This record gives sequence, C-alpha cells and structure tokens, in this order.
Amino acid sequence: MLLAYGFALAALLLGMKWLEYRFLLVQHSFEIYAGLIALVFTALGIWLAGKLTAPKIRTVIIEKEIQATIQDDYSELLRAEKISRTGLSKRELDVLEQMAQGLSNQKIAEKLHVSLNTIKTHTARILEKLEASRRTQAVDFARKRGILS
Amino acid sequence: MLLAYGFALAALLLGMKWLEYRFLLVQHSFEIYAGLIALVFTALGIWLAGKLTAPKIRTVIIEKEIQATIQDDYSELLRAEKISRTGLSKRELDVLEQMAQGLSNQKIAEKLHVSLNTIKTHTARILEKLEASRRTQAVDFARKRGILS
DNA sequence: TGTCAGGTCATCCTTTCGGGTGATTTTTAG
DNA sequence: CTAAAAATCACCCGAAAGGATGACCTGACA
Repeated sequence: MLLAYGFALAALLLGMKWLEYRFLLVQHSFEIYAGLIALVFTALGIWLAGKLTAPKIRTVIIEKEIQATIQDDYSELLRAEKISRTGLSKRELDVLEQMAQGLSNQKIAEKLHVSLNTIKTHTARILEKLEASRRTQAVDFARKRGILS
Repeated sequence: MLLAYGFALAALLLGMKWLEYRFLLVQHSFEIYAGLIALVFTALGIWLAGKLTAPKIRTVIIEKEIQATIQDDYSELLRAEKISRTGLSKRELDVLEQMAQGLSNQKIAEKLHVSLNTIKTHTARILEKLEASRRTQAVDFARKRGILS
C-alpha cells in the first residue's frame, strides 16, 4: 500500500519532468499543475482511505426459537402421576385419547375392537372421573391437567 | 463538504501566490512544491473519505437460542394468518374458542348473548370450514393448526 | 376362596349435535 | 353506493352423546 503510494509520488515527479521537456512547462501556469496534482492526490487519498481503514464490526444477535422438549420417560412418569390423580384406568385413557382425536364413540369402538356400548360405558366413567359433562370438556380438562399431549 | 474542499483548493492557490512573492518561489524547485501539495491533498483525501464515504460495516451474526415466548400482538398476527388460511370469521372463532372449553351450544349462546340457533349455524360453518364432522374433531384440528392455544 | 376393580356388553330414555334449508339484517370492501 | 360477506335467527330431522342401571367375566390380592 505504502509502496503504491510511493510509486504514485515517483510517477508524478517523473511525469512532470517528462512534461517539462516535452510540452514546455512554461506554457501552463504553476497553479494549473498544482490544482491538477491536488485533485489527483485527493482522489488517491480517498482511495487510500478506503483501503486502509478497518471495517467497523457490527454485531447482530438473531434470536432463534427452540422448542422446549421434555424427555420421553420423564413425561411418562408425569403422565402416570397425572393419571393416578384423576383415577383413570388404562382402558379409559385409551378411549380418552381417541376421544381427543375427535373420533365418535362408534369409531372408537371399531378402532379398539369392542362394542359401542362398551365405549359408552367408558366415556361415562371418563366424564364422571374428570368431572365433565361433555366430551369436549373432558378433553379440555385432560389437556389442562397434562394427561393429554 | 464540497464547499470545504473548494475552500481548501482556493486556499492553496492563494497560499501559493502569497508564497510566490514572500519567499520567492525560485528558491525551491517545482518538484518540492508538487510533492508537498501531493502529501497535503492525499491527507485531505483521506480525511474527505472518512467524511464522505459510508462506513464499512461487517455484519457478524450470532444466533442465540431463546425460549419461544410469543408476544401478544405478534401472536395476533400469526393467529390472523392461521385464521385466514382456514377462512374462519371472527365470530366463528369466538364460538370455536368456547367450544374448545367444552361448553355446549346452549352455554355458548348464553355467554355470547345470542340465540342457540345462531350458535348452531356458527358451529355448522366451523365444522364445514375445518372439514370436521364433530366438535371434538374441530377442536383437535384447530389445535393442530395453531388456531387455538 | 371370596371380594374387588376393571373390562365388557346391554337397554331405556333424554339431551345435544350435526345437516339441510331459508330468511333478514349488519358490516365490509370495492 | 352497491355487491359480497358476515352475523343473526328459525324449523326440521336423524344421529350421536350422555345418564342411569344392571349384568357377566376375569385377574389380582388378601
């Protein structure tokens, strides 16, 4: 960089010497040359500044969201704890899960290979144990108590 | 800025005129003056560059993981987006929310101060728009699509 | 061995839902 | 201002859900 600047200076002097004998320096006034030099070296200075100055570093912090993931077995324990507090049996939980998926009693009966009446009995117990009066409410309560995902 | 530069140039010329008659220009060679001018204006160029050019900025991106806490108005936008995709109206969303709480159509009607028939119409549209056949299913779909909390 | 909880199934009856259709009034958007 | 969308209400009918009750079977546990 400094070399380039030195070269530019040297080139200026040589160039002037050359001009002096080729086109007769006296033809132009000293001020003209001075002005030209000033312009050229101002430009050179601007260019130099661009090369020499260190870039400012701006730190941008991007906040990236991550999901809070609870470990499987731990959540299983929690789940079992929640279930035991509501007093739901395994089968009732099965039915509750299907219920939460929006399946009708008929569909649940088909899926679990039992009769519709059985599912109705289970749902009745579920409503009773969760102190709900409608299946949507039972699902809502179950969610709020962490029984369902 | 350009004015300052113009003034500097003018000052140079005047200064030279002044030098010319005060210290006799012939005492020094033209090259000396040219070199001085070059130096001064290089410095001026560098200074100008600092003032005129946009600062160089290197952006360093640091990704920081945070917990996903969605702010109210932001989540409102998201919510509106989700809603618009399903095509639910405001009122239908109101009904859907009450539905998700496990309320019966009758209770929802009382809570929203409209007739049961109105709620039935809304629920019918909700089921239609969410492509569900039962309210539990509609609630489940709405949850999976992020429409409900 | 007997009781007890859980799972299964059933019947009867009432309430709630969901589907279909139609209509009037606001509200919104072009 | 006007057309479209939203909100309101109504009636009918069949399907699903909910409440109550009773019964049978099985595995676990004292």
